[in-house]
Amino acid sequence: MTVSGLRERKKQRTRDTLVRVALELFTGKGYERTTVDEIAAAVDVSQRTFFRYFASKEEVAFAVQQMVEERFYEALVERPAEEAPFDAMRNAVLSAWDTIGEAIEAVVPVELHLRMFQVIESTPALLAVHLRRATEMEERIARLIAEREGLDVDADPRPRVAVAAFSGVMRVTGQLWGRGTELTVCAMRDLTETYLDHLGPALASEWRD
Amino acid sequence: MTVSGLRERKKQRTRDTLVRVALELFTGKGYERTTVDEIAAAVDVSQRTFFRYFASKEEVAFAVQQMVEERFYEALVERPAEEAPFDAMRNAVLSAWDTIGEAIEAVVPVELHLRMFQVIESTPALLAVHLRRATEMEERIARLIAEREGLDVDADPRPRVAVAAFSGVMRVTGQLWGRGTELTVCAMRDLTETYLDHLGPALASEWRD
DNA sequence: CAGGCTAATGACAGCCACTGACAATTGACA
DNA sequence: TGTCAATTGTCAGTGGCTGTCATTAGCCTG
Repeated sequence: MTVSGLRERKKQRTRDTLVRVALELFTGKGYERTTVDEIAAAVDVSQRTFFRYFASKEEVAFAVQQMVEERFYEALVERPAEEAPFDAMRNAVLSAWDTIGEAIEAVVPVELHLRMFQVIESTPALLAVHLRRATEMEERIARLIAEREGLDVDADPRPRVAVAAFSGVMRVTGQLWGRGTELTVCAMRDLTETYLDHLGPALASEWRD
Repeated sequence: MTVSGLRERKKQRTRDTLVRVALELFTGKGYERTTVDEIAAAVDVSQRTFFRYFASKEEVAFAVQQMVEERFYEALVERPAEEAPFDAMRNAVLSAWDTIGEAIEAVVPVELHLRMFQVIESTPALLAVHLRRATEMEERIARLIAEREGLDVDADPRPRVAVAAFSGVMRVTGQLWGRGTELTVCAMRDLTETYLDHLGPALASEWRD
């Protein structure tokens, strides 16, 4: 995991500091009103160095998010083969939510990450990037699902369609959570569960109970 | 529709020319390799004037797309009330596809718009904006669906969930179409139809036939 | 049709994200 | 310790975008 060598450790420390400071500034005074120069100055590195760690100002905003997504993917890989595709995805998110906390805390306070999520949802430029990243993850998941079921992603529409529907719901819950007032991991988890359970009924031809 | 007055007509003409020239440059040499200065110079206006017509370089890329989306929304408004929500959306896209051609041609050649769509799908910065715009439209649609069914969007999850699933599928078809070789409105229409029909089966718990 | 009003434009200066190039520094390792 | 390579800082430059102000050009009234 951790590589020995002063050089590597120093680099990791600089990176982590950049992420933490950036998130503090973004959540504190807003993404757009924070300049890269400010972040670099606060960490005491040159602006050029910032761009050697992160390809763009946006990228640093998603550093923690990245970890969380990887966690979900791994959870999905580990779902038993007998679970139906949609159930596997559903269970993977829910179980990932339960163990994500510590992983985040290793880099930044969980509360900071949650507030950053809100900033992402409410900042047009970041929201756009967030959605694009989500589609990249979708493609990975679709391939994984297809593999699980022994199908060809490009021949059978079902893997991509199932994933698209699933992550569409995930996106809606993310939005609603961001707008709401219960900014806890727990609230997020419950909202996710509720909305996923409504997907079947929502596609039914008759909505009247 | 059209406002008399030399001033208004001149403005409309400048705007249309900016859109057409921009799309030609974007599709010809790529979005990133085209500068705003180039577009402005080609239309013989100052860069400052370009930014008085479009808030950003991205915005001009979506000018035609905007029209198409509005067309779909109107088609949805006109669906009969007895159609189930999901069917209404499905029929609205399909019927919109049939009449969109002429509307586009009024501004730019349809072929140019189709190639621009491909550029959007394959340019990360544009894809991100495209997805964000899509979610804004989703919100509008969810409200419309809720109204149709006499529901409260914020109380009942089904409108947003149904729309999310629907537009997730639409997004996938858009991607696949862009990657494919059949760059015609017709191919797009058929692909859309096929994939929408697979949504039900994709959510089923058993994929084996 | 003269002259005043206002919308539209151009010219200019400046901010910020980002990049290439080169020199200076600093771990790593023989 | 000295050499090598990775990391960093500096600087100059590009491109997207904005504020400001003077100029131009359609419009409208008398």
